[in-house]
Amino acid sequence: MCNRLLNDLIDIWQLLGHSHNVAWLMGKARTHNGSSTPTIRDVARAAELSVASVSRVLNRHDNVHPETRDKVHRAMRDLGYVPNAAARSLSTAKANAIGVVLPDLYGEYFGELVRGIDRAVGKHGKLLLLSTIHADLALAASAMGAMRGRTDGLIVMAPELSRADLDTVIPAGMPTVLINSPEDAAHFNLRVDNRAGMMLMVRHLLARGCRSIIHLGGRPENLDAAERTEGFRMAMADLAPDLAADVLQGDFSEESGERLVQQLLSKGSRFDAIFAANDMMALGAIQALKTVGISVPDEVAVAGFDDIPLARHLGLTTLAVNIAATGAMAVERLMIELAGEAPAPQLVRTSARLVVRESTSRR
Amino acid sequence: MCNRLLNDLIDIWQLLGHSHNVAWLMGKARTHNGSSTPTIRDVARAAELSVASVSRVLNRHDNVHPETRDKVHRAMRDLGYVPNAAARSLSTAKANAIGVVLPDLYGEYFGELVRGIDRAVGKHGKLLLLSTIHADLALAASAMGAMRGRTDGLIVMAPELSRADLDTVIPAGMPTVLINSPEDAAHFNLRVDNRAGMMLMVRHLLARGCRSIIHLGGRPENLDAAERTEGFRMAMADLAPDLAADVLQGDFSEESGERLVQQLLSKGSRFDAIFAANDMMALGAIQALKTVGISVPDEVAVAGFDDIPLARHLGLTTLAVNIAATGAMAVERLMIELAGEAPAPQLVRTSARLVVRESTSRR
DNA sequence: GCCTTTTGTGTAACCGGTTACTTAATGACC
DNA sequence: GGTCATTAAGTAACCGGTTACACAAAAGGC
Repeated sequence: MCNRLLNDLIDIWQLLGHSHNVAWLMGKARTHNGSSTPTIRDVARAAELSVASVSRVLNRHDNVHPETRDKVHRAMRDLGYVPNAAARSLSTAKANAIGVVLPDLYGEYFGELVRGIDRAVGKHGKLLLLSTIHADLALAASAMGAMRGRTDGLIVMAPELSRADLDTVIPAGMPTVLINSPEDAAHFNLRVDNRAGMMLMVRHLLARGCRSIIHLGGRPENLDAAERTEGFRMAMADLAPDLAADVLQGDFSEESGERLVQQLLSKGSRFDAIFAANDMMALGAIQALKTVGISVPDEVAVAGFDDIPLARHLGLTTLAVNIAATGAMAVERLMIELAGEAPAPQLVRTSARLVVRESTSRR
Repeated sequence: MCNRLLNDLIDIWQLLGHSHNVAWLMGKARTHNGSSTPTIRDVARAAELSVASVSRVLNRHDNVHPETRDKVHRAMRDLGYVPNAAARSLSTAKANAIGVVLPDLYGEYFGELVRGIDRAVGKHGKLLLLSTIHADLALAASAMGAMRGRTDGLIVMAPELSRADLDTVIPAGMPTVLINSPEDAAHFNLRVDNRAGMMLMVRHLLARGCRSIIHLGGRPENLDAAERTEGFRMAMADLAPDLAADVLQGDFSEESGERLVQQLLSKGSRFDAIFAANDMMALGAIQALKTVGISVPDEVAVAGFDDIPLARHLGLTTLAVNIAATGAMAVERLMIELAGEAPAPQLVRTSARLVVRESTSRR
């Protein structure tokens, strides 16, 4: 009846050309009938209470009469009311979600990291906003900008951005934790201790008797790739200064590992170990060796970096990073910052553990 | 100067005890100075324009004078302005993000699905809100409720929820696409054609000469697991009615596959093929067989389902589902629904492709 | 019984954008 | 020169919550 009245009024005004009033009234009419999703005001009306009381029930304030609480609950159930998160975020300036920005990662790394972050975020009762960036600065900026208002904090993994770019791209005042990104005085940064890891593996390969080790590196723009290559050179210089430290450049993809080894073989190079900068390239290398009938590990030892799930199944010797745990750790640190207890930002290195499997076992 | 005035006023009012006015004024003062993140009104003030003009520039309307546009851009840059997504969502009723709700999946399935969805969502310039559920109905409801106002649509994968529960849990009026979930008249549903897949594999195993095939099933509450087990029984009844169709129940985990085969072996059962309901269990089975020195495929053929990346590396015969593509397809369908062109909801079955590898190659 | 707390509820001003409608200014045309 | 169309910019009312403050009623203290 109320709506009928309103609609008549709308018709009249429409005839008179008062389109502004019409739009306004139609908005009112809409919230009155059930066609649109109900708002807190609809609940208040149904429960014959004010919006303040409904809001207090929603937020579990304790100064609400039990009877009132029941009335509100009944009204919410009847209307199928679900609060609007955008409105809530706007008025409280809290989004109850955290944003994750990372590159479209190779292989299983992506899934493992997202899984680790997601679990930790869920444990804190928050949602996860995911955005992948593709090495484009402008896109990275817009991705992080899009998080403004929807997230309370950010976890950023940008191994291919420069330190300066990172600074311009992270919105000012947004609590942010970095993973495997350039060092930055303003933010906590979680990095793998690549150099120490490389040292461990080189020592292992030398101990196993390898004399000509070839390192398959990632693209030098990638921070971890660069550190690993440098770590390889340092380790070789330290532990076996008389041996050559050969480095070839790939791009972390399985295909590049396979291609590089094929090239080596076709050139007739001699080598007894391949140490790739990540597991995917190591798997590619094994593939190439197997194809031409070279035995791993008897003729050539192969090692990787990361310890993705595949590595265990394929018996690949590698450096274990525990990717999921890294993600979870970043979340925990971010939560601390959000709680206001902000210890000085710092660079934390997580150590890589040497995992010896068949691909480098002694003959 | 303006702020100085305001602050004096605040002091006076504070003395007088008008705390309400003080709070209000302090809010005003805050937006005037640079301590807080700038709003559109700050930009308007800096550019000496109205908020409407700033908004028009932001949204690339064409009825803005070029000079005005420049002034706004300059002011935004100077202030480091980033629009607040919550406010924008609230007033436009568009969130420019889509929500994904899925269980904490086994193995690589999770990562692949998220990757596929994320890529497709990014292609449409939207963000991805991720929430994992853990078979708890109330939590599932709250997870989906939390999406209200933050997302324009939902992609839900709930293979362990009943049809009725699903209906109560999906917020009314929210465009939703289902993946591997119970059938539901109201929503588009993307499912794997499990039965046809099982038929393909059983035919392959029989053709290879297997005579006693054992199926390792998942938990029957899981929709796909149930269909696969049923499909196995049907295929066996169809293609080899004289042979036994043995079924053991696992839970999709690698460990359960290993355990089931160990039990079989310790009981002294005879069999020449293991057909697991997913790849992870198949890998567990291979592990168990290898440990006791049974050759795969010479003595026992092993097959799985899903074709996770691991399967290719380990030479596991399986049924390829293309998980990432499924996720992308769900996104595309959701986009169509969001564009308003809403074809009738329907159940679409994606077929599984038989991929024969070493684990079932002829001896 | 009167005054002071306590408790519960309502009112209305925010949060930071968008946009319908209005108005001012400029140009076009007779 | 006056009228009408066009363009550019401004005003203010929304979106749907939260919450400070006001206020009424009930409870407690003397």
